[in-house]
Amino acid sequence: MTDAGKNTDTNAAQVTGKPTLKTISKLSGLAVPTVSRALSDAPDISEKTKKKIREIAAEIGYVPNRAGVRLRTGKTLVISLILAPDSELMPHTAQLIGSIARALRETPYHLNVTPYLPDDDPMKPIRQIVENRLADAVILNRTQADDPRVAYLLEKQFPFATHGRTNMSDRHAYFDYDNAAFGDFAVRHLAARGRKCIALLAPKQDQLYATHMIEGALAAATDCGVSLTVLDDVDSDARIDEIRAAIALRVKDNPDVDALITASGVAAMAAAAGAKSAGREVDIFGKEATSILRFCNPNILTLREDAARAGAFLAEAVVAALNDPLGAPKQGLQVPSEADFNLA
Amino acid sequence: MTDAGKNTDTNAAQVTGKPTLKTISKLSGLAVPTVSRALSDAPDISEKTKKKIREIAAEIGYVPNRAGVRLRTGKTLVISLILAPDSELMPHTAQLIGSIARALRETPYHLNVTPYLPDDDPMKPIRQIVENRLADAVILNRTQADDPRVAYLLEKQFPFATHGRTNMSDRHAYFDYDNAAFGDFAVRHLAARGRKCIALLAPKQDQLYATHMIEGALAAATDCGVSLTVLDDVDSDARIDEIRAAIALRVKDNPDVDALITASGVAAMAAAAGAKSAGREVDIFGKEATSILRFCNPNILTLREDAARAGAFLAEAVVAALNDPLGAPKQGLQVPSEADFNLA
DNA sequence: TCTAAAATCTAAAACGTTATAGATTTTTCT
DNA sequence: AGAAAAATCTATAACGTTTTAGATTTTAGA
Repeated sequence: MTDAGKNTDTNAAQVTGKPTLKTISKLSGLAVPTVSRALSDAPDISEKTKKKIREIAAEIGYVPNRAGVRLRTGKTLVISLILAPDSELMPHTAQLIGSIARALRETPYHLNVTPYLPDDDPMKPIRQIVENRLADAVILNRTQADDPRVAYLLEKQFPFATHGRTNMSDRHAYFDYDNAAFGDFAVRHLAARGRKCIALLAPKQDQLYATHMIEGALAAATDCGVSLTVLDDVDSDARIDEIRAAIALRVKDNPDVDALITASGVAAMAAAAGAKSAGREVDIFGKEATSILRFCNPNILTLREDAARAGAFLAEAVVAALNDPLGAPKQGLQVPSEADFNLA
Repeated sequence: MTDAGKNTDTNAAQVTGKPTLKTISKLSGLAVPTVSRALSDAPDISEKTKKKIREIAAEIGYVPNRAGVRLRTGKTLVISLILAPDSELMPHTAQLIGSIARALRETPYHLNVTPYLPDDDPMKPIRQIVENRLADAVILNRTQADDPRVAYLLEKQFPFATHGRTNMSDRHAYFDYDNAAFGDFAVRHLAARGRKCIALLAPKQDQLYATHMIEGALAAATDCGVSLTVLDDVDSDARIDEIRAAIALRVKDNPDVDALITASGVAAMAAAAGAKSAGREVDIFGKEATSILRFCNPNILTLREDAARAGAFLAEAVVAALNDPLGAPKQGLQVPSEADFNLA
């Protein structure tokens, strides 16, 4: 084997600084492109060479320079999570962040969090990312049925995944909680506890998750022979005190109501306080990300929504979309299980 | 002015794709480096030229390609927030994330969140970032008095800022809550309510924030003529149920205790539940990031800790450190005010 | 054994930016 | 007016990577 040492004069000379392809090139006596192609497992490099180069790379701890890759390929190796404005739902969001970043550890991608102000145009960060190529893909956090961001991303053919379904769900990757199953579960459980007149708290805005929840709850109510009222004029994004006041009013208006179902832990807290301030004794059934709320108000029945699972799934889905842009988008649903249930 | 049109043949031809320095060069008839230097306000470019180039840049919406900058300068334009393992303190963390990212909007930097698993070596993400230059600076979230990460960053001379002081605080940028003032405030308020025997819940580990809290509380207790016991054997990072059980025990052991001070909202919840389960009626004074905890347990006295302010400060501090590596590190303290106080 | 094909490698160029040194023009001074 | 100094601009190179086309070597075919 006399193919070594014909590159530069001072062969395998100074190996200072961060190792690059050039470093490996000198060390191996092979040209830089050869090294590059070997490391990316190209078909026109012999197995012997590949092995040798991989060994050297491992030994000197070579890691590709992201700027170089990015400049050449246009890929940023960044996935951006677009955050809805701060809210009391943040524990949920925090779980999401952690689990996405964790899942991306196994991939070449990094997580980049892009929040936007409540008074900002929700489209702004998205447009910035797409136009200036700040990321290779995005993950949207709280999508609406008819989300303009989703429409934009679909039009631009920019890879993305959403947390929550939309009207365009068949065309994009998503992970969603099975709110129909949640509604079903909650109603059946409350009925089994002897409740007869259940109210369901739905947001004023036309949200898909609410539609699903109502769907499941209604079917179960019919099946169990209990009554179900949908209270659909409470702004669930309002401050917690306002939600409480609104609920106190609704409960007063509906004297027969003996149980309340809410979609979020915050709403559940507000509902409990609202019912109490109305002097009524009703069961509350809510959904929560952490167990704090239930800890501080043990009278609330809860199903735990595992945001960590959502994050892991979304990370995988978005990476899959990047690896195979033409493949079918990954779609997942978290079905509530008995194990997630916290008995009052 | 005949200095235009002497560059390439088809002057100002196709302006397709993302605009680059080359685009502006063609449009202006000036060389690429001239354009670059003009935009960075170099002294050897005439005002007239600068104006012209700036106008063209604005018109075609030029934004520098990050990969190019990064490759050339070695700057990543990324600031990384290292996240402590998920915990029930996450609402606080979430506020931090949002406010940092928001503050960085005004700068060329972007926020990048790097969490690490509970079973991970806390040094790992830091080392990765420093060695592979994944960011230009980092922000550490929950520093300990003798934090090895801080020591490492100081040694490597890598720019950073911390949320919480350390033993090396004089040498780095930080933002901290004034826990001495918090201890003082809490004791005085409880004393004014007629409490005589106050217990302070401190973590088992040697944490600076606890030291400060105890300091402030002790001085105030002496001043007010009330007694203060430090319960320093509760693991404040434990699960909330364990904290509750531990507190129930401590309260039983100290029958005179009529008030409890805790550092976090979670601990306050646990303390309230623990005291209740011990059949005791004590005032609880805690600190919290959101208002949820106090909402669901109105019997807890709280001071609001504004993580948003911390985030904004840390972002500024770290950018200042990047702009002037030799300048004095920015250091800030949030002093609790009456406005942050939630009356029970 | 000679040629064609296959296998394996390399040279050159490019992505967009900025630092360095040098070139050109304009101004200033005597 | 001529030379020196200052002001303003440009050419070249480099950061680290990958793609393209072409060069070289090896193998296969007859």
